[in-house]
Amino acid sequence: MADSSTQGGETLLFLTDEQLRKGIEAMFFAYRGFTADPDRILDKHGYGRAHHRAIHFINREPGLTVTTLLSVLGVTKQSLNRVLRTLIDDGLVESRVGRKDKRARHLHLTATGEALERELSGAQRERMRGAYRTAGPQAVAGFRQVLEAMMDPEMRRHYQMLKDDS
Amino acid sequence: MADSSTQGGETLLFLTDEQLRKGIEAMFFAYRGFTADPDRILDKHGYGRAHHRAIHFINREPGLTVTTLLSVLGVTKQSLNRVLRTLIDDGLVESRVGRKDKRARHLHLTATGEALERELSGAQRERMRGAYRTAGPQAVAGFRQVLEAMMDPEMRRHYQMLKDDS
DNA sequence: ACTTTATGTCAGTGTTGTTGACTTTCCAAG
DNA sequence: CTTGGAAAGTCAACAACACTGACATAAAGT
Repeated sequence: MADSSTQGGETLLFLTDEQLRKGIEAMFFAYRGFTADPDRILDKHGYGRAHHRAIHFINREPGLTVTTLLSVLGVTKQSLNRVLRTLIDDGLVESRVGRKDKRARHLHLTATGEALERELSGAQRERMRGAYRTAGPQAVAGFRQVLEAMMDPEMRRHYQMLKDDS
Repeated sequence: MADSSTQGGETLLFLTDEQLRKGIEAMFFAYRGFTADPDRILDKHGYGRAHHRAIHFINREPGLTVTTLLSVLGVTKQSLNRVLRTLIDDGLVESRVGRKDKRARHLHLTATGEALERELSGAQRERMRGAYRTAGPQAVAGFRQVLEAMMDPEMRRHYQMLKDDS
């Protein structure tokens, strides 16, 4: 199972248990770095990671409905509602009743919300940019390929839904 | 800032804000997949992600002290202690008083603890193996490079401390 | 009219993080 | 040898954020 046989001439050394464990720990440690900078900013403002996620996806797709956001975030509506409630009360997010379907609430960032979004994504992009620059374009391509393969199919759908701009 | 200039003949298109955002979301969605399988198993046993992390690192380095584990996990000792307490009480982890320094506790997995460790890491490796296989060895190398560059220096130290076996 | 969908709320619970206060143990300076 | 501080670990209380379950309201859809 953890052998290093070959197949079709291609070595499979990269599939050993040791290599996989190394990848697992890389995910763990890197994710901590990934969230560290936004966490500091959020803390200053009295918000948590859940607020960041909501803000991020509302910014990505302004006007999305609560249900859509729910399926992207993969949490319960009760959990999301708590977060959304504070963001709306604090004037960072606006909830507009749908014109065609009046049940639906379409979410938008206010100017204040957009400001926080920029602060958060700026910090996170800075970290990502450093990592990308260090690793180089080819490594980045591999990085994205492996992560995409790691996703659950439904999450991959949400991921691929983004325009790629490449 | 989001331009696509060139430098030394190498294109920097991969550093655009769009590309960075795509990377950020890849991390978010992939991490969910990464933890999904162990989470299901942990739930069956009545444990959480924190228990998994403790078990993982105790297995990686049997006999490590609480303080060492603390610095690897990056949480407070009080938080770790609660998790460790249940694992010890349930007979998955053994805490041995140090011989030279009697303040220190050295942590080991029991047979039961090792069984759960195998169950958890087996599931997680299976996911990782699938992703690795899909993406290929070159992508895996890039994946690891970018993640390593993304870590905080102290976390990178812990990461690199592992034998690589490549 | 009846059912389903979209949203929101209330109450209760569990995991995991935090701070603060405390005990035990070790070591080193007087 | 004692005393005082540092290190290791524990206990208690609290906060964030996830969960389930029950229920309410309004708007679509059939």
